[in-house]
Amino acid sequence: MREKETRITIYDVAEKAGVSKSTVSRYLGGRFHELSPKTREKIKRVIDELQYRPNNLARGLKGNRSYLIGALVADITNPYTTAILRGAEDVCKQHGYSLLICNSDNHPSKEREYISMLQSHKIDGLLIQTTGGNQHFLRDLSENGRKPIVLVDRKIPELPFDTVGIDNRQATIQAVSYLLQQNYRRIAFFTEPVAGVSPRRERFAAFQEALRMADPEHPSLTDAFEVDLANDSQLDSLLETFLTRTGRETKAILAANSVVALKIIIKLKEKGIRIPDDLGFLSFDNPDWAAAVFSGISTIEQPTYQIGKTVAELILKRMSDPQAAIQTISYQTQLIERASTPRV
Amino acid sequence: MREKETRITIYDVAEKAGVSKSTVSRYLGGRFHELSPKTREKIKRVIDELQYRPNNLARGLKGNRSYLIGALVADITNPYTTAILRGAEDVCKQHGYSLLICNSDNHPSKEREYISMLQSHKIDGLLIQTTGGNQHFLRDLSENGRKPIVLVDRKIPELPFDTVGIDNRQATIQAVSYLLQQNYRRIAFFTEPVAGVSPRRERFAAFQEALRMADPEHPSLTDAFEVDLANDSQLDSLLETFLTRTGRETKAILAANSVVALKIIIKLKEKGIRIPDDLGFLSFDNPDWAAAVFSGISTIEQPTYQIGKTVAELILKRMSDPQAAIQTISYQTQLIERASTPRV
DNA sequence: TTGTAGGCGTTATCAC
DNA sequence: GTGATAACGCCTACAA
Repeated sequence: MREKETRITIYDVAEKAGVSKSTVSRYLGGRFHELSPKTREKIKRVIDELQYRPNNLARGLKGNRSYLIGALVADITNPYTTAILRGAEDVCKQHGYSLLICNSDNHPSKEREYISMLQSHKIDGLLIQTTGGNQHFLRDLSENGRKPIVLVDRKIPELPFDTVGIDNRQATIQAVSYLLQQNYRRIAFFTEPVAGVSPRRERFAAFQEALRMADPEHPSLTDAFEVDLANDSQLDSLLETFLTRTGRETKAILAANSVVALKIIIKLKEKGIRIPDDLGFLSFDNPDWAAAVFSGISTIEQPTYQIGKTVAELILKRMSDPQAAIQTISYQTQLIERASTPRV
Repeated sequence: MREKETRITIYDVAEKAGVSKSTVSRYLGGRFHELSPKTREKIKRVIDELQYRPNNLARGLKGNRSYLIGALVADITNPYTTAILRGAEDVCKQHGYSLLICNSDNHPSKEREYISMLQSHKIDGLLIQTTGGNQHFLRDLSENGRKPIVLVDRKIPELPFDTVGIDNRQATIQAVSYLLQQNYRRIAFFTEPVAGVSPRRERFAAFQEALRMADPEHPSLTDAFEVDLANDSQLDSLLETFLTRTGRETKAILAANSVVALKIIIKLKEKGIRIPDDLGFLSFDNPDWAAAVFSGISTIEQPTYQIGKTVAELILKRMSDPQAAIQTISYQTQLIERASTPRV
């Protein structure tokens, strides 16, 4: 017994305005110079009255475009990620696009499922922080689907895609040099499992490189740890290892991202270890809690919002010019000094 | 000189499998019992070979559905929000839906623009944490568009929509009672501007109600403050007001959400005010930094992930049964005691 | 069990 | 400047 559904179509507008669908379509397409002022005015009025909204599905079917941009990220719950999405969204909105956001959860299989789903939706472009496990599918989407793909944060050199992120090597070297310069003798690097994730790999390698630059046999060359964040006791024992191993030497921890940093900090609190009295601390990313923990945690800030904007801009640009040269944009990071890394 | 685009359609599958489009369509629709095992097998093979993905736009155009669910939130950058989205996404994915996420930024005008955009995309349902300023448009979307709308977090009693959130009155009363019981004489309540936002309004009112329950003339009845987070000096002076006004009485702050809480905490750090030595502290939400600040901040936890799941489930349910009775689901909160609220 | 013939709401290509 | 008409890819009667 449900009422009839009222869908207003271009036809309704045409009829009420006393013109043909084509004419209305011209209006919708913004081709005003092809219309007489009179009809243009009339159509405008009718659209308002009827509250008509063009159907994107129909538009997309015809033009093979959806006005949708996919955003496939590892974890929407990570503040780093949301800042990027915010930037991307603002740009997209300005250009009439919406964002289809999906979480791969760092699982290649989930990522693959979503790629497939996004393909079904005929997304016009894809922003992806990839697990690295679906190169074949991405290549296919790009080549056969002819959809612009832009990688954020994580690179895949073999793939011919625009990429936006930071210079992880440089940022890490800057971080380590800074800690060294602040006179910390031992430095531990904590990261999530490096696996195939490029920023992690690059930061890990650069950590050792920076140490070697200072001293080819630097004792902390063995102080790089990969932690599984789901495994609480592992982090505990790794931390313990570092602390006992280094005895009374001056020491600091460099966390590869803010999630790792927070886990470690909570553990330190539990253990009664104080920052910076007992231990220096520096973290990648610049989460908003950094100023609130201990007397402030020093961080390496990425221009996340800007990164998101740039990604979206690259997608849009490549949509209009598929042949444009492929580029990798690396933003500079900024070291924000707070109380966690005093000179010792 | 671009290569021809390869779009694989149902027609290609049909041809290669030696059957008609309808037959393939039946396969896609999962109506296997209408197919002979042989053709079924053949179609399956061809689909795999061709890597065929049905076009959602075409599907949607015919069936007037998009397999898209809109999520219109105030701020995707807020951890409370992302936890909810995460829950909603997981449910949606399971049922073949994707999430179109948009930020209203708490601006009714932006919200309206997005509602319109989402309508164009023919979303099959809407999850909304509303600014409260677009009742007319929402009603229209619901009535004429016949799309299920579920409100999260923020209620609008006048609108006939399912709603999911917490019992703000009860949670606030519990919070205040707890602080009173811990022997704090003065309690300040800090919230973002109440305006038309229901949880803020409810918490604000319940704060005073709880105080009155304890003492009809409780001195803190005037200690409820609305702060504009963009205005740093305002927060500063409000804080100062409270601290001087209360002199040496025992006191605590109740923050209406984690964003306000963090701002206040950073201010306190700047001022050298310690928690809990100088001041007790309790916050709504349970951000992951709560355990890392001072010796831990007590919080009122909402089951955010569960809330998100429930919202999505309600949307799906109402899609299949539009006549189902409208319900409001209020989850219970949990008070998590940490070191910031000792008995004084 | 399978095939044929529309039609969903748009845009693009012709005419007029 | 405007109006028919044919797609776009899929689904759903209705036939066979």
